[in-house]
Amino acid sequence: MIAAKVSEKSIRRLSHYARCLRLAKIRGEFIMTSQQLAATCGISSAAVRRDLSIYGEFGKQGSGYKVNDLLANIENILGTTNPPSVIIIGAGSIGCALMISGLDGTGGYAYEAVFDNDPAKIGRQCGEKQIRSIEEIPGIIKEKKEVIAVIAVSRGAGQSALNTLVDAGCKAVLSFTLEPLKTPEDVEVRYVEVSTEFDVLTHSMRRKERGD
Amino acid sequence: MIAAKVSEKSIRRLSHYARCLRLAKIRGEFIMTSQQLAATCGISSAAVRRDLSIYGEFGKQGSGYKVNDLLANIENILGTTNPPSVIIIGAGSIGCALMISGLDGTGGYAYEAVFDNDPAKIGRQCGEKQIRSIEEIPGIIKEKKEVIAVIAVSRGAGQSALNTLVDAGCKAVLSFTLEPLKTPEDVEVRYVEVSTEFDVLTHSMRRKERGD
DNA sequence: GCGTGTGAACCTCTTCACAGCG
DNA sequence: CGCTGTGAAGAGGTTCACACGC
Repeated sequence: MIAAKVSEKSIRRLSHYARCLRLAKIRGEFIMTSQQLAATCGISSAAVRRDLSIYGEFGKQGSGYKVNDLLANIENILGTTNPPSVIIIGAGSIGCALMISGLDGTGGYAYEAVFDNDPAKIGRQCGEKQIRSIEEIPGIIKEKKEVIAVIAVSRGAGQSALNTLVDAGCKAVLSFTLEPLKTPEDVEVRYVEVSTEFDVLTHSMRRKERGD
Repeated sequence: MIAAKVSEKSIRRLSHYARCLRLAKIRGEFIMTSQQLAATCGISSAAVRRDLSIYGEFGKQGSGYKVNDLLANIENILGTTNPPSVIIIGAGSIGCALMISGLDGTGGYAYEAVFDNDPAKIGRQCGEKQIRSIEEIPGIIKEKKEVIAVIAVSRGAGQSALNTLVDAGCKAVLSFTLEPLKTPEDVEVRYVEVSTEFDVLTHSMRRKERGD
């Protein structure tokens, strides 16, 4: 495999392909074409082939892609063959909801632990795990080595949660906070911003109303 | 205001600007420069000016942008001066977590109602509202006219939830499901895909490890 | 014939750099 | 002088269309 130019959009699409392929595997399909993959993901077949050809030649002309092989290759590209552990910071409504809904069938991820700074919450059950003190965060990060942390703390506490994680050596964070977080170069932070999604939806809805 | 070419990325940034401006307003600031706005949002000042200049000339050379005016203009562009109502379909862990955490300070949105198809749940409290039957969805959409629906149902139930919404005239949907939903042209659907975010994070973490 | 992989054209977004106004 | 607004250049991503292999 040759490392090549990456685009986040392409990576995101690979994630979608992987999801489709897992479903196809469950359905017992052995072969998929770029056409089928494209239809399921709602894009063009050329885009699918382009995305895949960046990393190698995984298909066979005239037939398509072997489901198992392609899935293995994509997981290798993404690095999700051995997915990192996921921990949640903040046992509020969002944090607990994530713990409860779990991550089955989404590529091998699992929520390893959930932390909170409220002493009253520590020890309480949250999904299948007990809530632990934030003081235990450095320990678990050192133990698991590679960890994705989800920040689901209440407003204003995001930056301090991030600092704790960064100091403990965490390199990947998904934040549900709305504050933009100050982050070192070598730590990747992504955001889930529901209210921005609402803004985008509102904009496009209003736009369509008055005829594009 | 002149309607112009839109790019989703630009709209998303406008949403961030609006968020920064609301905070600045609360802090009592009257003027902001593209420089300051850019620093807060983590992008370049040229990008900020470009985004704004697509829709008009909101600033004053030599000084910057009036916080109040710019915010009003951006909200006008986004259409969030009078934000649509938001309803939630699915009173599971995610749906309830959203209801409980609310949407204060995010631009005037509010969760209007939450629906579930489980008779045992109907009438139960969920945040500040009682869970209602999905049969009431068409009624509320007709009543509110413009509605953003959040789909937070359990796996496999996404498409049927979407169909109900579309039939009732809903034009904007934010889905937490992983299934790609079949949607008519005139209905905008966006997705929150936590597991795809994990894939993107894993990829970039692994990439950085072996030195870009 | 069918479907992949890819050069080339196309298009869109970003960045630069500066004219022009307050 | 400082900061906006924008033409022009550059970079990046997408689509087209076809050669090639099965």
